[in-house]
Amino acid sequence: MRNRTDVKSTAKSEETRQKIFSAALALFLDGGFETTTMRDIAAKAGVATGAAYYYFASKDAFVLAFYEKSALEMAPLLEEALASSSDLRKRLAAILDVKLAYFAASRRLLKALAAHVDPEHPLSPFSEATKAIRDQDIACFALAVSGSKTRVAADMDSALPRLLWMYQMGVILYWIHDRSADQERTRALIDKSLGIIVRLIQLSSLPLMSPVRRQALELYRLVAE
Amino acid sequence: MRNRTDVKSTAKSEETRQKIFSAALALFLDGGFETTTMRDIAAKAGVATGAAYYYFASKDAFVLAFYEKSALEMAPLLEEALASSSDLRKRLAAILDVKLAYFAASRRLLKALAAHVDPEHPLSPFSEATKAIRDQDIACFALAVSGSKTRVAADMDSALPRLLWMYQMGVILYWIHDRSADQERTRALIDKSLGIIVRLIQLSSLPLMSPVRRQALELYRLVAE
DNA sequence: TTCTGTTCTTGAACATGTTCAGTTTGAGCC
DNA sequence: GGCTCAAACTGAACATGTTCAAGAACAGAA
Repeated sequence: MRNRTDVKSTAKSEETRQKIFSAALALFLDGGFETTTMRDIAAKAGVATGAAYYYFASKDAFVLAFYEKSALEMAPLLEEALASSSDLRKRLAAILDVKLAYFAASRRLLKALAAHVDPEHPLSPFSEATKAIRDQDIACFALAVSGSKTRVAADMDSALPRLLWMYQMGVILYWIHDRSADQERTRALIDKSLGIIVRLIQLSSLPLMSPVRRQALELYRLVAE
Repeated sequence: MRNRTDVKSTAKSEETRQKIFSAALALFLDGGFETTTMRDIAAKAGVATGAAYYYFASKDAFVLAFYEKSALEMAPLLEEALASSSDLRKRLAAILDVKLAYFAASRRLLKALAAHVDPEHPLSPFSEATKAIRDQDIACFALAVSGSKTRVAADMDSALPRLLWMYQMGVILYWIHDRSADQERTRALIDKSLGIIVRLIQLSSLPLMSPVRRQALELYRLVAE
């Protein structure tokens, strides 16, 4: 565990770390994650191979650091996006807009993150390592719901944000592999799916639907542990 | 492309191939995919490292071969399972039973297969390399539906089998990572989810539901390409 | 300034997937 | 038997993620 992310380091040290991180990102974005070598990164940063490992525990750690930086930088943008409307559909669309716009330049790198489903793998969106970001992200969806004028049944409160987060993951996954020009298919997917989802949420909150809802929630709880 | 799977080879050659394949499987099942070395495999099979590559294009190819063998061996079991009842729920449960029973001994190895979502990765269940198996598997679900007494709307015919296949993939993924004793949670998941799914299928075929169905199908077609 | 301990940095070494130029084997033919 | 050629096999070499023992740089104490 030699990752120095947590260490209060000198300005000089921080500078070196940045130099290595930037070199890594530049190479990843240019040539992809797989084809970029740790030796390449070190060379581009002007340090020895070992130096990269002094600051980043592994090659994967670069992607994790990128993910963390992204979450940090997107937080204010998301807050802003949620200020625009109280319509649930628009609020959800705004979140997705921010994410896709932010990641537009780094779709290739994101592939390295979204390639794993195994919760044991650090780079999985379901892993322990990404839990903090995930929780923060889920909180954002909770805000999207609670700040909207759409009323949601009380028993859905805890489940809905996580379900929406999973929906978002699906959209992003689709987007990453979307080969259509300008990712217009993803745009269409969002358009269609958001309508269905918002309608479902509204329907599910009718008193009439209470037994159905309970069943669905039981299933959800089983899966969500 | 040196994989010899397709070559009509001599008995001696086939024997060597088997020896290597068995060694690989034994080591994978015993120590896991990641920790097993190509050198280990070759050593256990009593050949040089290069020989393994003469018969299998890569380490991943072993898993692919295992997957193919599984599909082949399960085909008659699945056919048998589908002969037992005309109740859709029971038919689907029977398919899942066969799969989980068959894979019970090799859950660890299956992880290597189910770890990837990237359709570009050969080991992904969505890849080109696994297309044949996938199609065969989807056909099995088509049979499960068509041979049941449950009537399905005509416009769902092409989509439903693939949707059920995806459902199955979800169940298997859950099962692989299920840490509960004897995987009883997966059992509960199947129990609950099958009920919901069959009900959904029945509901969706009511004439009343036709507009909802059309919407859902539009979304499906967009995603399924 | 000199000493001391910590932080940084280096580059060689290691493990492992993969490649490949070569050697051995064996079947078919004379 | 001796020859030929393709199939089967070998093991050294390579690329790359990672480790680590050793040294350099530096901050603070004396």
